Amino acid sequence: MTKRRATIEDVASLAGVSIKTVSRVVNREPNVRESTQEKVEKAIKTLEYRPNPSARNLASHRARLIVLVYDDSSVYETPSAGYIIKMQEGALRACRPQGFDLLIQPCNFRNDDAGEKLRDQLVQVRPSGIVVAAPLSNMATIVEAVKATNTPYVLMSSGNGSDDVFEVATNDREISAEMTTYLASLGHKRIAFIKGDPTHIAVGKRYDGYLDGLKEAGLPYEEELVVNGDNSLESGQQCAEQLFKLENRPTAIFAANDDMAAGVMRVASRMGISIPGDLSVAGCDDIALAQILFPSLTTIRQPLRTMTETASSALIEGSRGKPRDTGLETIPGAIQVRESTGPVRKNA
Amino acid sequence: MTKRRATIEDVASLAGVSIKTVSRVVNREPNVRESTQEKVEKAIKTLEYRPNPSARNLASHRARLIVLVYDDSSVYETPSAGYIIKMQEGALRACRPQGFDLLIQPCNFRNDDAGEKLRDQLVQVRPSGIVVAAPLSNMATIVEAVKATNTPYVLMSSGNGSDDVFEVATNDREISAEMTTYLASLGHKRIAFIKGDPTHIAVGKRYDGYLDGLKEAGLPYEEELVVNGDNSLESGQQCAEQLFKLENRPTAIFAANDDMAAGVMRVASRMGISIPGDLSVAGCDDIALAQILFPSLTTIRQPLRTMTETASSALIEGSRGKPRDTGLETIPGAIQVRESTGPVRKNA
DNA sequence: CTCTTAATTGACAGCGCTGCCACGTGCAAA
DNA sequence: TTTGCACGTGGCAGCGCTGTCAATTAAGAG
Repeated sequence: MTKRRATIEDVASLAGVSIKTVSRVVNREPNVRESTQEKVEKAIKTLEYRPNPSARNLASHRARLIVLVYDDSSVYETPSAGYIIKMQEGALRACRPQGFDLLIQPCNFRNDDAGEKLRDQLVQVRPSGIVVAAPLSNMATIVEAVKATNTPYVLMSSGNGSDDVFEVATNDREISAEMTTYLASLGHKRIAFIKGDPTHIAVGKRYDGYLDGLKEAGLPYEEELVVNGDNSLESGQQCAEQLFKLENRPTAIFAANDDMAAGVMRVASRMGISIPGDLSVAGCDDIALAQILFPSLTTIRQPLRTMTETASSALIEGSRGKPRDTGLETIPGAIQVRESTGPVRKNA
Repeated sequence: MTKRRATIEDVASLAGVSIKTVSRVVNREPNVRESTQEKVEKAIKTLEYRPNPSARNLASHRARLIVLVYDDSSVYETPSAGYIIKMQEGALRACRPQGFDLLIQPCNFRNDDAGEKLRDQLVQVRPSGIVVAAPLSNMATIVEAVKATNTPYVLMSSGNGSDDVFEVATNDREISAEMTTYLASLGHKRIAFIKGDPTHIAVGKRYDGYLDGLKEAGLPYEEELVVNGDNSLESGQQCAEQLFKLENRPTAIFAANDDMAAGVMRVASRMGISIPGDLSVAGCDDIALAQILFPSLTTIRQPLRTMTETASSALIEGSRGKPRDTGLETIPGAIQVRESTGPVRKNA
């Protein structure tokens, strides 16, 4: 039971080679004769050898570790948990096969000392790469803190696309335009838009997409159809109430995120407005909730997993010495049509 | 910028002591003169020294690492993300201040080789403790795999409460009884119950609590009012349809989890059954969705954060040499009354 | 068959820390 | 005075691996 874990030396002596050769095999280094490699691999299998990560890290001066930093909105009990889980999954998908570990680092940017704290945490951990999720990736203090650790990092959807940083984003603007034209194609002429928190850059781009879409569909921009939310469900409700007060109500509402769309649906349900009969509602993000709401929500699926996976992979490859990418990599989202949108009702 | 990280030796020479003494201070070992300690601490601060975790782990033969194993239901896009996030938070809360890292380990028990894979992962990581979340903690293959790593572990809500394992659970049965009597106190005489997946032991206990509650409230058990779900939203819908077909419909439905309760609400909404006017609905778990549904869902809040925090703390203390707890620690849940439950309607 | 070059392997010094043990000191008990 | 002992401190091996570089061998070249 308590048999000592096999070390590289055990493997070496069983295989009749030096520990260095075992190390080579384990690390897939070149210049190992095939027959030798097989011998070593057999020994590894026999002894159930697993390299000791601490020893590896110590000797090689790099931790096989990626940190995923995301907004700790837990305090607010928002449904953003789905986001986080998806991002974690993507990151794990990149890390696991490469023998990297993933450390999760929630960070509450609302605290004044968030940057400092974060830096401290990161410095202590000494990861080989840091992935910063939106919306933290839009915040100067956070990005500064990450930068200050002097560790390679990737920003998700910061929207800057600078030359010294690698960045992974999705096509918020384009896909939002597409959603708008989709609504227009259902016959909607009065399509309202609920803006989100403008500090969240990706969310901001969705508004641009909405405008693009209107133009493309040949619909006029109407000021009264655009209202300001703050990404929360509550703000979605307020915005909905505001829109429903209009003399000439919109027949479709496109919210910059699903939470706000859910808020719209709550109010509609309370007011007896039928969806999608009287009103089409579309969101953005495709959180788990979107499928559960009744009716289920038409929304935009963000490629969150792929984004963090790409980000993490880039960092891992970078830590292997491969020159790091910079600039922007865009991973397209997709529209998920569900029950909450439908053709405009032909009424009197 | 690229200045070398300070090592224990830098600190030692700056403080004018041996590295061993620095080590003592860092590890809060006894028998260090106060003046010495201060000198060392000052040096640490000056140099911004942080012990290298790899070196520590290597030398001390233990990783400052806790692994949290949970069900990877991601594939199914269920709203259980909130669960997982909460559990992660609790675990982090215990790990962080102690200088421990948290590794997350989703595990898909539906795969045949889940146990094997899990074991492999765990062996590779060599954590100092493993927290197994429900429902994985109820599954023999999973628990076996964890046990096989020969690492201290804590089960969450396995419901066994054996003497050689520490276990953290909540009072599912008692609180479910309370929910039942609460519904009865609203005047409900026909309270239906939707059972969950029986392999999830905690969920099973809720049924017992329902029975207890009926008895306590002096209500008869009626077979037709108890239906079998499988924890999924869809099954909640099916169960609801079944219940609504009854000649004498229940006036309240208590589902063994929130997903199924949400399913009930979907069907009710579709069939024009008003909640809580015609029907009270209660769930269990208090997932984020519970607050977002319209009407918001009365449910039972599980102390998930506290549970994982307790579990992780126990493991950390154990790794410090403190004799490990065994047996069961129960952390009570609480009823969250929201909009989906109300007094029974006095109708014709 | 010898020489050159490349492929393959091994020896060994650390990486930064902790565990173990030894040492020196001061003080109470013998 | 000697002994014992607790305290405070330092010395140093060694955790299991990788990096560097030297040694050995194989493969071509002439």
